Amino acid sequence: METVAERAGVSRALVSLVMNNSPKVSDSKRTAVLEAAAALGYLPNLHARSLAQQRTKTFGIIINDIHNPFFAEVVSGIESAADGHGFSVLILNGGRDPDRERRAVETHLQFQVEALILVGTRLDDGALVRASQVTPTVIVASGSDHPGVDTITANDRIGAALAVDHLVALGHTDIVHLDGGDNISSRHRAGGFELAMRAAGLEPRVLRAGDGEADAEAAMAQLVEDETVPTAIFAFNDLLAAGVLDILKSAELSVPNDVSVVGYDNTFIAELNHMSLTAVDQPRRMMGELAVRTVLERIEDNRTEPTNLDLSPTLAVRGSTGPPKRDRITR
Amino acid sequence: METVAERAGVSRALVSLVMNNSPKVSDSKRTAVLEAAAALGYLPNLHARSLAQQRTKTFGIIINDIHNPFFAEVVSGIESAADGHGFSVLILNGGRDPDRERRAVETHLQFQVEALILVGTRLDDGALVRASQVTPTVIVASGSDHPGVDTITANDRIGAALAVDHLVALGHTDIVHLDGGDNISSRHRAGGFELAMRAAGLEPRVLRAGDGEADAEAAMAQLVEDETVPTAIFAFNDLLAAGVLDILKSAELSVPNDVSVVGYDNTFIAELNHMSLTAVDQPRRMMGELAVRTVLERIEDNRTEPTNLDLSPTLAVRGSTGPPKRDRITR
DNA sequence: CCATTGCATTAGAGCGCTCTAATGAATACG
DNA sequence: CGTATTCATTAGAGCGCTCTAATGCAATGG
Repeated sequence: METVAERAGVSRALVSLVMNNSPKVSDSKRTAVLEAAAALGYLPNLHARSLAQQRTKTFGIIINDIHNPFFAEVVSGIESAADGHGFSVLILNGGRDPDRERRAVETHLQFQVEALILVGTRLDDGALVRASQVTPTVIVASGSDHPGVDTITANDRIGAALAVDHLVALGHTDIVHLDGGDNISSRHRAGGFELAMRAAGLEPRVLRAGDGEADAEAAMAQLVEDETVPTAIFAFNDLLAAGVLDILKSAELSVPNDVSVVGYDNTFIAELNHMSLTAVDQPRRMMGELAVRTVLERIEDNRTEPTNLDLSPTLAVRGSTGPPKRDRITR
Repeated sequence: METVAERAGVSRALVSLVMNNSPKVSDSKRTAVLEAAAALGYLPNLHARSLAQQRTKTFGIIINDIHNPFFAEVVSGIESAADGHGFSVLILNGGRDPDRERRAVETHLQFQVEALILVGTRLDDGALVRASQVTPTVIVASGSDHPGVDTITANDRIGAALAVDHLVALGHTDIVHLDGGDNISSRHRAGGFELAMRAAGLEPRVLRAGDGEADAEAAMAQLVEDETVPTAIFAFNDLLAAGVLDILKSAELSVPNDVSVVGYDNTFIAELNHMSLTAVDQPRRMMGELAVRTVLERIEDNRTEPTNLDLSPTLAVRGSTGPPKRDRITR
């Protein structure tokens, strides 16, 4: 900076003003400084700036699993919203590991980020509350059972109801839900499934499965063996649904003729023509954008009461669902 | 820090030593400082540290597309290797946009990262060379035609040959390659395909396609209409292969009985049972790890000559390939 | 018992920037 | 013509930390 100032024949302070494009710099000096900077390849040191300015204009994102395309889209939403408000975004990968996430929180805090956006976090409530006391913190897309911390979610119960209602409207009465094992979302979706089924006057059947393709196997094997394959299956997520599709194929049951299948998340997998999976869709980008808005309210409008935004999912109807076969309708 | 020092009854300098766990601190003072720090919730300010220390122990990653699972795994490799050497990793998303990538480079430089790792970059050579003059820079997984810049690649020609050899060994003689449109990898894979075919005494057929599922349609439509569907298809990547599978299905051609299909990248999609796609696999994690090693050589062993590591891909054989039908073997 | 060594500890400068308050020049006004 | 007003410019302190060199103190040895 010193060097740039000398070369442009001005003071350090003036260089600073130019770099922050302050309006109160004469055009002549401005171009002189800009030229000198370009000639010297000068780039301001962000650490020094942050230190002097006592702010970073930066959000810290922790993404639970960088491999998960669902999270990727949330991050896109965050990035564009942050960008629109002049904030940068630092991404740290949680790697599905609460411990690593804890370290990531610490790193972000050391970086003096102005807010923490936790996407699909697995952090325990204690850690979450602690973080939220240090800096504005918002949790995106991982349950809503964190008291006092801002959250952005898409309602799993409504999502499940969407799936059920779609199937019921098609004429299905025998619907099985394969759940996602032991996590908040899974409990909510299963709960929503049961509620919606009962509301339609139907008996819910829920089978324990998991969140991976392979988890479909055990649950499905049972159905096939017992010859209690329903006319429709609602899976915890797209991956599980992919497993279901596969097993139905090997059992020589056609989709959607013999069995309809609904997934959840509407990822990329659901979209593959080969799958053409009807799936519940969460407004991922929107969730990211709202996360930014939520923390901005804390930073700029200094809101203090916690906010819990719960959005409504939608249903993407594709080829994996259709009316049940006549001869399989029991009542 | 001041406050911590006071509370622990020591000097600021001593607190600094403790925070960097220097060995020359007495146990008594160390615990005193640690306790004070914990009680006050003190976290060192990374900006101040970086400024004073004149180093950041941080690598800047730019990932071309955060949605691409291929890149995600490379990043995992980078992260774990960096971690093993005491380096942190800052991720910026290029968003498939060269302009945004350019800004990301600048941001990283302003953050004084000690090296730049560009994963699947779309930056032009000029920008790359400029970056590499400012800080150690390595390009991972995007062609190898960048002169003077360190690169880590997996050889596309070998990959293509792997696919061809596998199909030839199964007895195929009529093999079509659907290329990936206009990019470096595509050219290399197509080139490798032609070479390997000729080496096997076969006539290569290459059709222009693209890198998305939808791109398969046009190319495949032509084959189906002309009734020149080969006994095997080698697609530029898994996504394109997914499109091929889909179209074969609607043309009522069975895989692998009527047609064998080979993909590239061995992503997640290939692994889906429903797809069960034979695919060329690039050593993604390894590529990430080698990227770290490459920049470390520049930082710590101050290497100056450029390095170009070209790894060998492997083939993951699955259900989408098999021997050709007897009656379709022409010679 | 004093000089010497070794080690834990500290004072204070400096990292690159921004910001406040002061300076100086130029314009406007009575 | 002198004073007030405005505006571009600058000096210099300070952001929170680390690092060098200096200090003080205890232990060692002749």
